[in-house]
Amino acid sequence: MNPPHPKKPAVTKHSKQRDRIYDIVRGTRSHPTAEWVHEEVRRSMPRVSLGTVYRNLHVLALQGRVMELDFGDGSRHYDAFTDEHYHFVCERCGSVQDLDIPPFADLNDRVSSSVSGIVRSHRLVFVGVCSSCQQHQ
Amino acid sequence: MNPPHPKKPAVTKHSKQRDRIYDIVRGTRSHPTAEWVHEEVRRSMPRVSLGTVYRNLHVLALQGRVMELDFGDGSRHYDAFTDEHYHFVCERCGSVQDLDIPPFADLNDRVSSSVSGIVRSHRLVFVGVCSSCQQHQ
DNA sequence: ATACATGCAAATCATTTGCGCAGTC
DNA sequence: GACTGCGCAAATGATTTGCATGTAT
Repeated sequence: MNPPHPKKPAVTKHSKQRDRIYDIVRGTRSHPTAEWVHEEVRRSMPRVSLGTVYRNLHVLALQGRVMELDFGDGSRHYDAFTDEHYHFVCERCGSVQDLDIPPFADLNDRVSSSVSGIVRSHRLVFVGVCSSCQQHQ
Repeated sequence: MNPPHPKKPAVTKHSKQRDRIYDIVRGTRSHPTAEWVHEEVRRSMPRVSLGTVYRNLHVLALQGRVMELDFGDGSRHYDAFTDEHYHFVCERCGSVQDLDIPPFADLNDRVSSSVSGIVRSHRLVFVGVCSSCQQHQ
Protein backbone atom coordinates (compact mmCIF):
# COMPACT_ATOMS: atom_id res chain seq x y z
CA MET A 1 0.00 0.00 0.00
CA ASN A 2 2.81 2.37 0.84
CA PRO A 3 5.35 3.17 -1.82
CA PRO A 4 8.68 1.41 -1.13
CA HIS A 5 10.52 4.69 -0.89
CA PRO A 6 8.67 7.75 0.32
CA LYS A 7 8.72 10.56 -2.20
CA LYS A 8 11.58 12.88 -1.36
CA PRO A 9 11.25 16.61 -1.76
CA ALA A 10 14.31 16.29 -4.02
CA VAL A 11 15.14 19.85 -5.13
CA THR A 12 18.58 18.68 -6.17
CA LYS A 13 19.67 19.51 -9.68
CA HIS A 14 20.21 23.06 -10.60
CA SER A 15 19.30 24.95 -13.70
CA LYS A 16 20.29 28.07 -15.55
CA GLN A 17 16.77 29.37 -15.03
CA ARG A 18 16.91 29.01 -11.27
CA ASP A 19 20.34 30.61 -11.09
CA ARG A 20 19.13 33.56 -13.13
CA ILE A 21 15.98 33.97 -11.08
CA TYR A 22 17.97 33.96 -7.88
CA ASP A 23 20.44 36.51 -9.25
CA ILE A 24 17.61 38.81 -10.20
CA VAL A 25 15.92 38.68 -6.81
CA ARG A 26 19.27 39.13 -5.11
CA GLY A 27 20.06 42.07 -7.35
CA THR A 28 17.19 44.28 -6.31
CA ARG A 29 15.83 45.85 -3.16
CA SER A 30 12.41 46.33 -4.67
CA HIS A 31 10.79 43.22 -3.18
CA PRO A 32 9.51 42.16 -6.58
CA THR A 33 6.56 40.02 -7.53
CA ALA A 34 6.85 36.87 -9.65
CA GLU A 35 5.51 38.85 -12.59
CA TRP A 36 8.31 41.40 -12.33
CA VAL A 37 10.95 38.71 -11.95
CA HIS A 38 9.53 37.00 -15.01
CA GLU A 39 9.88 40.14 -17.08
CA GLU A 40 13.46 40.56 -15.93
CA VAL A 41 14.40 36.95 -16.60
CA ARG A 42 12.99 37.19 -20.08
CA ARG A 43 15.41 39.93 -21.00
CA SER A 44 18.17 37.36 -21.12
CA MET A 45 16.13 34.15 -21.46
CA PRO A 46 13.04 34.99 -23.49
CA ARG A 47 11.47 31.54 -23.40
CA VAL A 48 11.25 31.23 -19.63
CA SER A 49 7.66 30.72 -18.56
CA LEU A 50 5.90 32.32 -15.65
CA GLY A 51 5.23 28.87 -14.24
CA THR A 52 8.96 28.22 -14.09
CA VAL A 53 9.45 31.47 -12.23
CA TYR A 54 6.82 30.55 -9.67
CA ARG A 55 8.21 27.03 -9.28
CA ASN A 56 11.75 28.26 -8.77
CA LEU A 57 10.83 31.06 -6.43
CA HIS A 58 9.11 28.44 -4.33
CA VAL A 59 12.15 26.16 -4.46
CA LEU A 60 14.40 29.04 -3.46
CA ALA A 61 12.08 29.77 -0.57
CA LEU A 62 12.27 26.14 0.57
CA GLN A 63 16.05 26.37 0.40
CA GLY A 64 15.92 29.50 2.52
CA ARG A 65 17.57 31.59 -0.17
CA VAL A 66 14.61 33.91 -0.62
CA MET A 67 11.64 34.73 1.57
CA GLU A 68 8.04 35.08 0.51
CA LEU A 69 6.24 38.18 1.69
CA ASP A 70 2.58 39.04 1.74
CA PHE A 71 1.66 42.68 2.13
CA GLY A 72 -2.00 42.14 1.35
CA ASP A 73 -1.86 43.87 -2.01
CA GLY A 74 -2.96 40.83 -3.95
CA SER A 75 0.39 39.43 -5.01
CA ARG A 76 3.28 37.80 -3.24
CA HIS A 77 6.62 39.55 -3.01
CA TYR A 78 10.08 38.04 -2.81
CA ASP A 79 13.13 39.14 -0.88
CA ALA A 80 16.64 37.71 -1.03
CA PHE A 81 17.57 39.34 2.27
CA THR A 82 16.53 36.52 4.50
CA ASP A 83 17.67 37.85 7.85
CA GLU A 84 14.65 38.56 9.96
CA HIS A 85 13.61 42.15 9.45
CA TYR A 86 10.52 44.33 9.21
CA HIS A 87 9.16 46.20 6.22
CA PHE A 88 7.62 49.55 5.56
CA VAL A 89 5.03 49.74 2.79
CA CYS A 90 3.94 53.00 1.20
CA GLU A 91 0.17 53.18 1.12
CA ARG A 92 0.24 55.37 -2.00
CA CYS A 93 2.71 53.73 -4.35
CA GLY A 94 3.15 50.32 -2.77
CA SER A 95 6.93 50.59 -2.55
CA VAL A 96 8.62 48.57 0.17
CA GLN A 97 11.56 49.48 2.39
CA ASP A 98 13.60 47.15 4.55
CA LEU A 99 13.96 48.34 8.13
CA ASP A 100 17.44 48.26 9.56
CA ILE A 101 16.42 47.76 13.14
CA PRO A 102 16.54 44.46 14.98
CA PRO A 103 13.22 42.65 15.49
CA PHE A 104 11.33 43.43 18.66
CA ALA A 105 12.09 40.40 20.77
CA ASP A 106 9.67 41.44 23.47
CA LEU A 107 6.48 41.51 21.42
CA ASN A 108 5.58 37.85 21.68
CA ASP A 109 5.97 37.93 25.45
CA ARG A 110 3.89 41.05 25.74
CA VAL A 111 0.87 39.22 24.33
CA SER A 112 1.41 35.63 25.37
CA SER A 113 -0.73 35.97 28.48
CA SER A 114 -3.76 37.02 26.46
CA VAL A 115 -3.49 34.15 23.98
CA SER A 116 -4.73 30.66 24.68
CA GLY A 117 -1.89 28.79 23.04
CA ILE A 118 1.77 29.37 22.34
CA VAL A 119 2.98 32.46 20.51
CA ARG A 120 5.90 31.50 18.31
CA SER A 121 6.33 34.50 16.05
CA HIS A 122 4.72 37.63 14.70
CA ARG A 123 4.33 39.41 11.40
CA LEU A 124 4.76 43.14 11.56
CA VAL A 125 4.47 45.56 8.67
CA PHE A 126 4.60 49.32 8.97
CA VAL A 127 2.45 51.43 6.70
CA GLY A 128 2.66 55.08 5.76
CA VAL A 129 3.76 57.45 3.03
CA CYS A 130 7.24 57.17 1.58
CA SER A 131 9.37 60.27 1.14
CA SER A 132 9.04 60.14 -2.62
CA CYS A 133 5.24 60.22 -2.44
CA GLN A 134 5.34 63.00 0.14
CA GLN A 135 7.24 65.22 -2.27
CA HIS A 136 4.97 64.52 -5.21
CA GLN A 137 2.02 66.00 -3.30
CA MET B 1 -17.25 67.23 -19.91
CA ASN B 2 -18.12 66.54 -16.31
CA PRO B 3 -21.36 64.80 -15.56
CA PRO B 4 -23.95 67.19 -14.13
CA HIS B 5 -24.02 65.34 -10.85
CA PRO B 6 -20.87 63.54 -9.82
CA LYS B 7 -21.50 59.91 -9.15
CA LYS B 8 -21.93 59.53 -5.42
CA PRO B 9 -20.62 56.50 -3.63
CA ALA B 10 -24.22 56.20 -2.54
CA VAL B 11 -24.43 53.11 -0.33
CA THR B 12 -27.79 54.30 0.87
CA LYS B 13 -30.66 51.89 0.59
CA HIS B 14 -30.64 48.88 2.74
CA SER B 15 -31.56 45.34 1.98
CA LYS B 16 -32.54 42.20 3.80
CA GLN B 17 -29.46 40.53 2.40
CA ARG B 18 -27.09 43.13 3.82
CA ASP B 19 -28.81 43.06 7.21
CA ARG B 20 -28.54 39.31 7.33
CA ILE B 21 -24.89 39.33 6.28
CA TYR B 22 -24.06 41.87 8.95
CA ASP B 23 -25.91 39.89 11.61
CA ILE B 24 -23.98 36.79 10.70
CA VAL B 25 -20.58 38.45 10.86
CA ARG B 26 -21.54 40.14 14.11
CA GLY B 27 -22.74 36.86 15.53
CA THR B 28 -19.44 35.00 15.34
CA ARG B 29 -15.95 35.37 16.68
CA SER B 30 -14.52 33.09 14.02
CA HIS B 31 -13.35 35.80 11.62
CA PRO B 32 -15.11 34.13 8.72
CA THR B 33 -14.42 34.25 5.01
CA ALA B 34 -16.96 35.36 2.43
CA GLU B 35 -17.49 31.72 1.53
CA TRP B 36 -18.43 30.82 5.10
CA VAL B 37 -20.73 33.83 5.40
CA HIS B 38 -22.36 32.80 2.14
CA GLU B 39 -23.10 29.32 3.45
CA GLU B 40 -24.59 30.79 6.60
CA VAL B 41 -26.74 33.31 4.76
CA ARG B 42 -28.08 30.59 2.52
CA ARG B 43 -29.53 28.73 5.47
CA SER B 44 -32.23 31.37 5.69
CA MET B 45 -32.01 32.93 2.22
CA PRO B 46 -31.08 30.17 -0.19
CA ARG B 47 -30.99 32.30 -3.34
CA VAL B 48 -28.35 34.77 -2.14
CA SER B 49 -25.35 34.71 -4.43
CA LEU B 50 -21.72 34.78 -3.46
CA GLY B 51 -21.33 37.99 -5.44
CA THR B 52 -23.92 39.66 -3.24
CA VAL B 53 -22.04 38.54 -0.15
CA TYR B 54 -18.80 40.02 -1.45
CA ARG B 55 -20.49 43.24 -2.49
CA ASN B 56 -22.15 43.69 0.87
CA LEU B 57 -19.11 42.80 2.91
CA HIS B 58 -17.31 45.50 1.00
CA VAL B 59 -20.11 47.99 1.63
CA LEU B 60 -20.10 47.14 5.32
CA ALA B 61 -16.36 47.69 5.36
CA LEU B 62 -16.79 51.12 3.76
CA GLN B 63 -19.37 51.93 6.39
CA GLY B 64 -16.93 50.89 9.08
CA ARG B 65 -19.25 48.19 10.37
CA VAL B 66 -16.88 45.35 9.58
CA MET B 67 -13.18 45.20 8.96
CA GLU B 68 -11.37 43.23 6.30
CA LEU B 69 -8.45 41.13 7.45
CA ASP B 70 -5.72 39.43 5.49
CA PHE B 71 -3.77 36.72 7.24
CA GLY B 72 -2.01 35.56 4.12
CA ASP B 73 -3.87 32.28 3.91
CA GLY B 74 -5.36 33.01 0.52
CA SER B 75 -8.73 34.37 1.52
CA ARG B 76 -9.95 37.51 3.19
CA HIS B 77 -11.50 37.36 6.62
CA TYR B 78 -14.13 39.62 8.14
CA ASP B 79 -14.54 40.89 11.66
CA ALA B 80 -17.40 42.91 13.11
CA PHE B 81 -15.32 43.99 16.09
CA THR B 82 -13.93 47.12 14.55
CA ASP B 83 -12.03 48.53 17.52
CA GLU B 84 -8.36 48.39 16.77
CA HIS B 85 -6.97 45.12 18.05
CA TYR B 86 -4.42 42.47 17.19
CA HIS B 87 -4.99 38.88 16.19
CA PHE B 88 -3.42 35.56 16.93
CA VAL B 89 -3.50 32.96 14.15
CA CYS B 90 -2.89 29.27 14.75
CA GLU B 91 -0.38 27.98 12.26
CA ARG B 92 -1.88 24.49 12.40
CA CYS B 93 -5.62 24.99 12.11
CA GLY B 94 -5.84 28.59 10.95
CA SER B 95 -8.15 29.63 13.77
CA VAL B 96 -8.05 33.28 14.79
CA GLN B 97 -8.23 34.84 18.25
CA ASP B 98 -8.83 38.47 19.09
CA LEU B 99 -6.29 39.88 21.53
CA ASP B 100 -7.70 41.84 24.43
CA ILE B 101 -4.73 44.09 24.90
CA PRO B 102 -4.51 47.68 23.72
CA PRO B 103 -2.46 48.34 20.58
CA PHE B 104 1.20 49.15 21.08
CA ALA B 105 1.23 52.89 20.60
CA ASP B 106 5.00 53.05 20.72
CA LEU B 107 5.78 50.82 17.76
CA ASN B 108 5.50 53.41 15.02
CA ASP B 109 7.80 55.76 16.87
CA ARG B 110 10.32 53.02 17.48
CA VAL B 111 10.87 52.63 13.73
CA SER B 112 10.15 56.08 12.34
CA SER B 113 13.80 57.09 12.36
CA SER B 114 14.77 54.20 10.11
CA VAL B 115 12.05 54.88 7.54
CA SER B 116 12.33 57.51 4.86
CA GLY B 117 8.76 58.72 4.96
CA ILE B 118 5.98 58.94 7.54
CA VAL B 119 4.85 55.91 9.49
CA ARG B 120 1.11 56.11 10.00
CA SER B 121 0.16 52.65 11.19
CA HIS B 122 1.24 49.06 11.44
CA ARG B 123 -0.20 45.62 10.91
CA LEU B 124 0.70 43.09 13.53
CA VAL B 125 -0.36 39.47 13.62
CA PHE B 126 0.86 36.92 16.12
CA VAL B 127 1.38 33.34 15.02
CA GLY B 128 1.67 30.15 17.01
CA VAL B 129 -0.22 27.06 18.09
CA CYS B 130 -3.62 27.40 19.70
CA SER B 131 -4.45 25.48 22.85
CA SER B 132 -6.81 23.19 20.99
CA CYS B 133 -4.11 22.12 18.55
CA GLN B 134 -1.61 21.68 21.38
CA GLN B 135 -3.88 19.15 23.04
CA HIS B 136 -4.52 17.18 19.86
CA GLN B 137 -0.80 16.44 19.60
C1' DA C 1 -40.05 56.95 -11.01
C1' DT C 2 -35.41 56.50 -10.04
C1' DA C 3 -31.61 54.54 -8.38
C1' DC C 4 -29.50 51.20 -5.91
C1' DA C 5 -29.24 46.11 -5.04
C1' DT C 6 -29.64 41.33 -6.57
C1' DG C 7 -28.82 36.87 -9.03
C1' DC C 8 -26.49 34.81 -12.42
C1' DA C 9 -22.78 33.91 -15.25
C1' DA C 10 -18.77 35.30 -17.25
C1' DA C 11 -14.40 37.75 -16.51
C1' DT C 12 -10.12 38.72 -13.89
C1' DC C 13 -5.91 37.95 -11.40
C1' DA C 14 -2.53 35.49 -9.11
C1' DT C 15 -0.91 31.11 -8.66
C1' DT C 16 -0.73 26.07 -9.49
C1' DT C 17 -0.52 21.92 -12.09
C1' DG C 18 -0.52 18.07 -15.81
C1' DC C 19 2.00 16.63 -19.56
C1' DG C 20 5.41 15.52 -23.08
C1' DC C 21 10.03 16.94 -23.97
C1' DA C 22 14.72 18.75 -22.77
C1' DG C 23 18.69 19.12 -19.59
C1' DT C 24 21.44 17.48 -15.72
C1' DC C 25 23.68 14.01 -12.88
C1' DG D 1 19.78 6.22 -18.64
C1' DA D 2 17.06 7.89 -14.80
C1' DC D 3 15.03 11.78 -13.04
C1' DT D 4 14.44 16.50 -12.38
C1' DG D 5 13.21 20.73 -14.45
C1' DC D 6 11.08 23.29 -18.42
C1' DG D 7 7.63 25.38 -21.53
C1' DC D 8 3.10 25.48 -22.60
C1' DA D 9 -1.53 25.58 -21.77
C1' DA D 10 -5.21 24.46 -19.08
C1' DA D 11 -6.98 24.31 -14.21
C1' DT D 12 -7.84 26.39 -9.86
C1' DG D 13 -9.47 29.53 -6.28
C1' DA D 14 -10.66 33.92 -4.68
C1' DT D 15 -12.75 37.95 -5.94
C1' DT D 16 -14.89 41.20 -9.26
C1' DT D 17 -18.00 42.75 -12.72
C1' DG D 18 -21.65 43.30 -16.64
C1' DC D 19 -26.23 42.96 -17.31
C1' DA D 20 -31.17 42.42 -17.05
C1' DT D 21 -34.44 42.48 -13.47
C1' DG D 22 -36.17 43.23 -8.69
C1' DT D 23 -36.88 46.43 -4.78
C1' DA D 24 -36.53 50.30 -1.56
C1' DT D 25 -37.37 55.18 -1.16
